[in-house]
Amino acid sequence: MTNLGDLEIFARVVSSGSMSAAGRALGFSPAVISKRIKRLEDRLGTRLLQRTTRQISLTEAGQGFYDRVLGILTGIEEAEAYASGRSSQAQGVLRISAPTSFGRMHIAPHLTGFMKDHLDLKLHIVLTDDFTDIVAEGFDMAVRIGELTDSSLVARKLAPVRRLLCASPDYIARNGAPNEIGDLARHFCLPAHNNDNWKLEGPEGSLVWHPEGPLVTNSSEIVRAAVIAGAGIALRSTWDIGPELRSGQLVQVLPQWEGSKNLTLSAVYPSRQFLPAKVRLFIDYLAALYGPVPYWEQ
Amino acid sequence: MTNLGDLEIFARVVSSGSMSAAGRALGFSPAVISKRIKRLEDRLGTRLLQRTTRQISLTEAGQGFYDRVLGILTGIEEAEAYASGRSSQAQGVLRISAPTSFGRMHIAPHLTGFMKDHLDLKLHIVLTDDFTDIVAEGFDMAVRIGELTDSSLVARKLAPVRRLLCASPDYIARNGAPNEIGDLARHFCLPAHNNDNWKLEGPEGSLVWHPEGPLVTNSSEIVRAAVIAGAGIALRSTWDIGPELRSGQLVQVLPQWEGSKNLTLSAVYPSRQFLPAKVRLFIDYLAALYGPVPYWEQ
DNA sequence: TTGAGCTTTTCCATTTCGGAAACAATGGCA
DNA sequence: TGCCATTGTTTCCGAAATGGAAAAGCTCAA
Repeated sequence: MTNLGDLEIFARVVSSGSMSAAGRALGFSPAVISKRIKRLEDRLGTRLLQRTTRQISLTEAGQGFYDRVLGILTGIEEAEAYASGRSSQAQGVLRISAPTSFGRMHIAPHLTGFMKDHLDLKLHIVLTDDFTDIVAEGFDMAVRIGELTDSSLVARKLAPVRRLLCASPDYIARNGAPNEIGDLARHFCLPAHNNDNWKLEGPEGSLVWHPEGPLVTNSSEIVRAAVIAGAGIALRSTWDIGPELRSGQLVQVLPQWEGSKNLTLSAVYPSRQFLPAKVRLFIDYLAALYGPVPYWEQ
Repeated sequence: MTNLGDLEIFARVVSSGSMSAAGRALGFSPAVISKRIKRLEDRLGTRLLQRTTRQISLTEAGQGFYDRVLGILTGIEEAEAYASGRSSQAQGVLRISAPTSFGRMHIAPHLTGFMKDHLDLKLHIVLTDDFTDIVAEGFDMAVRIGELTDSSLVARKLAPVRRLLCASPDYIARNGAPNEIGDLARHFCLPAHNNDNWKLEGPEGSLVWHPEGPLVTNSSEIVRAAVIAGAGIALRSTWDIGPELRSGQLVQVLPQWEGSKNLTLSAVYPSRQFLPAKVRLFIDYLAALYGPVPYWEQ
């Protein structure tokens, strides 16, 4: 019969990329790790890890097995938390992946509020703009901005995402404001990294504009700084430049045009029959925080 | 760290209702079962089973834990089957719950066709008209006829369900055929057990008729036999009386009226990230068998 | 009241498990 | 190119766990 420890060890070996490292993390000698991986492979009749003495890689069977094992382990964690009566109470470690800018501006400031209600919970937050495979990377959930797709994940909408064209008053004073969409051709535009093309919706329907400008970067933080500094016109989300619009550091241009509306801010997590309390609570917290009309829209 | 054997033992104790029985089933002495249940409870800090020396019942925590453990165990089974390369091949035991009549008429005859393609698979089929909790009862899937509801289960539609009013020619000869819906009041009607009221849809909209007749039973098999024997008018599904309609043993009455159409034949299974191959294959088999227009409708 | 059948405890034999050490293999670095 | 630190594997041994038999305590039904 399968030993659960073998699965934990296997998962740790994969996530740490080495048997020795897994052994150190779990408090076992390398010998034990090696033996139990071998035993697991023998029982399954398959090689899970392709190993040289210096590095380890997953076989195809190993990859699929690993994805499943992660689900099983968190399932067990959740079942034990439930039975231990800590079901409605968050406990353990909550691993979250979130976009860098949004995470810094609209998650980080609210974390303390969540943590003080859940003292037994540790948060691991990774900010990245890569669309990581949350199940393979071992995340409990991710906050994402994008179109809702993704097969095996459940998405819960947190807020709509509005994107506006904007520039600094300074820039407008120097270059004038565009009156119609074609005027953009005579302006400095600041494309952001993963949407080189601007999908815009206006009174006359939708349109794709290819922005051209002096600055190309993969960092939306740099675009943000550049537009505030008066470098040109950018298409920015309201959550990103809401305060600047209110304070007058930025003004909207071509207000009849907005970014295409099929973007949403959502929380995604692996589909599971029983969602761990920590995940449910955190998503509820975010949803309540942003509400139907997020504070950055008001 | 949790021992997987403890979970298997716990699940078996619950499903068999006794520690001794679980021990016999798993090949352990009663002493071992007792010790490991105790260990599990100690680790969780909760009592899972309320026990007297003669019988065992689940505590609330135990019930929730049991539901989760079942998911975990089948998850492990699936993960191992995947890694063993038997992923696309059905293997193990497939436990199915199905309605009695439908199961006898439209599942049982086709089982051999499925089994000969999957020699490593054993089938456990339980026919019952109770809406059992498939996850708690340890079923992999169920075939159901009804309105699509149910929260945590995934339903896949297999076929629409049409229900017609019918009677034997013999009965019609003796009693005449009803011409309009109100005529039913002067006829013998045969209600079936779980739909005492007939929800009908006709040209003038829908209607609920309360059938009155000399025979009341909870067995749809008896209703079926009765209507064929000429005891009255019944509302039967086409999958039930299709052959009799074709052979002339039964004729449709009030053809402008049919049973309400929001009934479907569907396969339901617990929502899981990785569906076991055996379940997927069997559902595919049934779906292909019945097709968009089931053979009993043709 | 009795007895069958259940759970639990105790003690013992057996198996399994983990670690240290020795060994083999690889890749980085001088 | 050659050295060496690091890594995975194997072997052997002590320690811990597991499973079983027997006995005890209990409950329900006849």
